Amino acid sequence: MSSTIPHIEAVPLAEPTGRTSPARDETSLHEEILARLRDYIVEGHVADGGRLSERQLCEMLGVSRTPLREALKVLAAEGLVELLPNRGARVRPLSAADIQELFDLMGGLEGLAGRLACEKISEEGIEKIAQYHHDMYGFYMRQDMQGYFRMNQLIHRAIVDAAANATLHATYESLAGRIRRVRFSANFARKRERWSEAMREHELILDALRRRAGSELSDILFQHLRNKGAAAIAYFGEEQTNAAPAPEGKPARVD
Amino acid sequence: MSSTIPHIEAVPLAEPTGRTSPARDETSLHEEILARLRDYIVEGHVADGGRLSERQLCEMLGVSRTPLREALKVLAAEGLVELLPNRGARVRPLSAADIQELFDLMGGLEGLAGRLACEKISEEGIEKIAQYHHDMYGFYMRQDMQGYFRMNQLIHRAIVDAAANATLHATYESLAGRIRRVRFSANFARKRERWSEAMREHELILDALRRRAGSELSDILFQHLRNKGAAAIAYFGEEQTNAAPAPEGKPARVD
DNA sequence: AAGTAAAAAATTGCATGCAATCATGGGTGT
DNA sequence: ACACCCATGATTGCATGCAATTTTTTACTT
Repeated sequence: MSSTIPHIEAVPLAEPTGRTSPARDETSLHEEILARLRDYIVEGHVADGGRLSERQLCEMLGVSRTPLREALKVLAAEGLVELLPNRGARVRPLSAADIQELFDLMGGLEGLAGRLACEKISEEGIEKIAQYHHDMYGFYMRQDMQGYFRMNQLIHRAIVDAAANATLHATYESLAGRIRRVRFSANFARKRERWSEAMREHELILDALRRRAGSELSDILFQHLRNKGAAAIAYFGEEQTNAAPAPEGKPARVD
Repeated sequence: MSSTIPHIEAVPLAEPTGRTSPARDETSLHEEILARLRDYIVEGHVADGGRLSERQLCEMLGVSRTPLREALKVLAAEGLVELLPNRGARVRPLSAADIQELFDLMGGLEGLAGRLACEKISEEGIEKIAQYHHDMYGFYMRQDMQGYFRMNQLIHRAIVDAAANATLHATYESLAGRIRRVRFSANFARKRERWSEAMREHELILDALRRRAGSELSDILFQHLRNKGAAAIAYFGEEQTNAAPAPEGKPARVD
């Protein structure tokens, strides 16, 4: 039962003795632990509500308990981890309601990003997104979900980047990580109609962006995320009931 | 020069020996340290960029360095504190650009809150906000800024609460704390016209809420926050240049 | 006297230690 | 057999210790 942490190799972050290596240290040890732990959790290597033993994680990362615990507190504050008093850390389980909240919030943030992007983006920026959109449409026509998802993500990130607001960006990324932990196999295989609907929404997004209609784009993006969330929740419900013991496949994400 | 931490008394959080007090402990020590440190910083007791010495804070809170450092890392992740490698913690300074970003983001979140509130708020909830609004108008007529600000805050919080989204609420509060640290004396004393403009905006807010016009309310709230931010930045600029050495008065907040 | 170099003091970063708490298993009683 | 209780081991929470810095002080040179 101690095999809950398979996927990450045990390369120590710090030299066996002394402090952080003097030469090759780009980022602080704290940042490094934080990043690796966050990845470890976001990648979904631990089940929902799964225990995060300090000793195990220490061995995995090759550090002592003090910096590890600091990282856990940060992740708990971020909402990825749950800290039970005297009973250790667990991966914070996400209920359907939590997921709905997260999608709504992401919708608000993307809506804001779209609004700001309309004010700030350059014509070249718009053309780049138009190019992504065009490529995405190609994947859609060829029914290539992998490619579609990749371009889709590029578009959404480009909009958030174009908002040119670092605080928004950081908040967005944090929430995205929390959601990403739940892999929705709700790809479009079974929901062909949602796929075409999403594609139509993206037409509206590009159109509003081209017209720099911020308020309108904000509405569209919010609704787009909400629909995405609804599809995710629908699948999530199915998955919960079907309850495949270890859904370890490589499921795509919703939209 | 060691008198940078005046305003908080040195009541230890933990008993001199052993762990947390067994009887009266409601929240964990970590939460307690976090809350007190956050307050300490948000209340503005330390200057922008001011040093946060571990030893001083330990004495102030009556805990050892380990839990204190955990709290500092969390606050750093929240953006309230800046951690310089080997050089300790400082209060993260806010540039005018940072403030603008924060207000834009708050605008996005309040806009989202308004949109969600339109879907979820009860008629009684609307009437309560209408009551606040009415009271606020009274204070406005009597030129009572204190009272006006109080009601104003109640309204904004009520909208966020009505959105009934805990994740949104937490994100909002965190950002609000970061902004609150900067006390804008930009009360309406010198900007009478902004005051009346803000009052008009609030009329629109209440009206849109009553009609449950979510998208419209979202726009209005975003613009309201943006105007608020512009006023704050305008004052912030003045203050920066005037540079009163220790603006220790009890300035009100903008809008 | 101003600037620089070296030494001393203070501070940070992490590992370890110890008490308190939680988890587990075996035994007893009904 | 089932429930309850206590002993044992594992784990968490915090304090402390020590090496690697940084900062301050002191001494010295030009």
